[in-house]
Amino acid sequence: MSDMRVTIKDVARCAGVSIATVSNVLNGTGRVSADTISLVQRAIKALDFSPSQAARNLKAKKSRLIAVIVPFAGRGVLHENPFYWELVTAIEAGARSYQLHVLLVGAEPEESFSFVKERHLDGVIVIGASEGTEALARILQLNVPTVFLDSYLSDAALYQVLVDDEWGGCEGTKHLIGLGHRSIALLTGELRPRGVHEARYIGYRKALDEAGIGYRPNLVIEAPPSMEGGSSAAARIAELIGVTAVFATSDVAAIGLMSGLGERGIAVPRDLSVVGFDDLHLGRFASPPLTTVAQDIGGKGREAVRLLLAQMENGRAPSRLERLKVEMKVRRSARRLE
Amino acid sequence: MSDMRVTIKDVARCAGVSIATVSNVLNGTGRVSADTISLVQRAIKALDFSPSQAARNLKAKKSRLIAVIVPFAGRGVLHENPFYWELVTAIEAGARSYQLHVLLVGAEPEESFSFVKERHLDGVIVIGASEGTEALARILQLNVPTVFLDSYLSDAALYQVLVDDEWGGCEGTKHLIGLGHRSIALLTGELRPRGVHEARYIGYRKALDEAGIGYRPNLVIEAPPSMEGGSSAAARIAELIGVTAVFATSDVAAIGLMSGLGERGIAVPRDLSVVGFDDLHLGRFASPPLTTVAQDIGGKGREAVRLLLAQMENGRAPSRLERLKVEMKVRRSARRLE
DNA sequence: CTGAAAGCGCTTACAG
DNA sequence: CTGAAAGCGCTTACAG
Repeated sequence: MSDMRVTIKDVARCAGVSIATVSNVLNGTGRVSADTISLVQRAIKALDFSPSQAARNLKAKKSRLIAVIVPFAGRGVLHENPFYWELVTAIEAGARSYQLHVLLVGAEPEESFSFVKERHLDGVIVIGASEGTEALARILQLNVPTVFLDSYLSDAALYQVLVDDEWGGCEGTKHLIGLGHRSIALLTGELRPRGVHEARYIGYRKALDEAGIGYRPNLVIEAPPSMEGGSSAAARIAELIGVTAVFATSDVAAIGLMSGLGERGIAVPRDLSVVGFDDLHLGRFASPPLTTVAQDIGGKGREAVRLLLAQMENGRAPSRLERLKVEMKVRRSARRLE
Repeated sequence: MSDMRVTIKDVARCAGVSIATVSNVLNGTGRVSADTISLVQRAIKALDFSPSQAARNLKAKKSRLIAVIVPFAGRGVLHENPFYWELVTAIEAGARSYQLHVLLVGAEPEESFSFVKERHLDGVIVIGASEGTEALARILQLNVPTVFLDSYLSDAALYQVLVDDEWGGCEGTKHLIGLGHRSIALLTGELRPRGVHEARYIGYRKALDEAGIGYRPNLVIEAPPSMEGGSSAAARIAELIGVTAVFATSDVAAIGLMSGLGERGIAVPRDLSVVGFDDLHLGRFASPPLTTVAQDIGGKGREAVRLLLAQMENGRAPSRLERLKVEMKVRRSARRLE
């Protein structure tokens, strides 16, 4: 148990120089002769020295650490939603390419976020914050570079990346209309004001409008955006008479729905067409493969990191609001109505 | 931009005491009069002070930080495998309940792991390390509390948690045999010596043996443990004449396989029975719902945290090797052969 | 080009 | 019960 850490002092002693000099070669600062440099570097190698981040942080008041805060919205919605994993791994990979480490934090409602200050985090990426919540207020008070994902915050000073949810909602619905469907149900997460699902819902209504199809509130089914949610909504959807298609505002719900439908002997797309939203990797392997409004989840994560870095380095970024494009991915869960 | 951090000095000044006293009330150490305590606490509140972890770490040489290191085994295998998300979120939740934060690290092959020392990590949880690799050697050198998940390392001094893969491989196969299948293919990840897939493969052979069914190497199909892997193996599986069932050593492969089979008009379980391994949440929503050998992924994550803590606190744990049970979860992807 | 010294924000003996 | 001081391992002016 070599519990003694090798410190800069040891390196200095070993190389026969001062710790200031070691520090200078470590950071490439100051002027150091080539001979001294190689001397010090040899000592570093020999002792297998690596500088203490804790000490550096204390001086620099930086940590090369960011947090990604994922909503702890009940177990079902988080742990079992592959969407977050695709997003989080993209953020991690992006951060790593900038020598940033990422803290994964599942935020419970009562989280104080004091760790952000305590650990001197360089920034935080927040997924799915809701306007007007306590938690959001606490985050804003932190006064640290922050990027919000899928959050729809009205404050224009905030950095946000989101996708064109309304447009996507419209496209997804239009796709079904284009296939001849006129009676289209919407399977959506809770329609919170200014939430992601609401935006997609608005797109849905818009498409209906443009096509001259009357909006029927009873075709809108709210269910948690999860496989369970979709699955247990199948019963309600099945009861909707005359409906030939369902637009789900998330792939997880769509996949759950197809499963629930399958249980009841309703075949997709034969009996009912289904379109999802998100383009989870998994959708390609559903039966049938899921037609969906695709967003670039990985790109979203990378964009968040880029925006965060812009703030960390310049204090600002050219644009504070990045709205990523979405596009239809036609697979086989929606069919043309004869 | 109140960029000035509030420090213990500010609190001391505000409360009219020394910083040592503030520190003492912060940590509940030493003897402090009740009056002083409330004085200090008021100052802390008033200034919204929270102590710098960086400074504490420097003194304590601890960080209340652990890393979970996920294998960067090519994009496909990591980012798109829901298994890791279920595991990682369980680890995060477990860690959080002990006031530990978790660093998520996607390990590239050339990772030096120097960050573990640099950040004074209290411990690391490593998923899927392989015996004899460079990376493993570097991790072992770190000399920091470590728990290996799904790693099958022969060194008995190492802390590991894994599931009874061999037994599970046997059970899954027996389940199919019990349903009347005699010609059972195995869809497996690369059969590395002492790897998870090999263990499950050994179980498969054992079940065959016990049932007096001859082992046929050509029924063993290797493919990456991913949905793609499973899907593209469908062609090879379809060519296997006389085969009535497939045992896949991972749910992702099983789901991919069912998808690929679907593309070719082969219905599960009518034409072919499929059994998976892992019990991903997602399997419940496959079409048909996946019969599988279930492991408690969340329990595995929590157990890893528990073992890590035992090391951190006592330097040892009662047992170094936790082998979790698995059990058959019968759903509808495997049918009885008439 | 190199080093002595101060300081980052804490904790911890040690006096008093 | 309370405080002065040393020290954790670095970086950063500042002398020389």
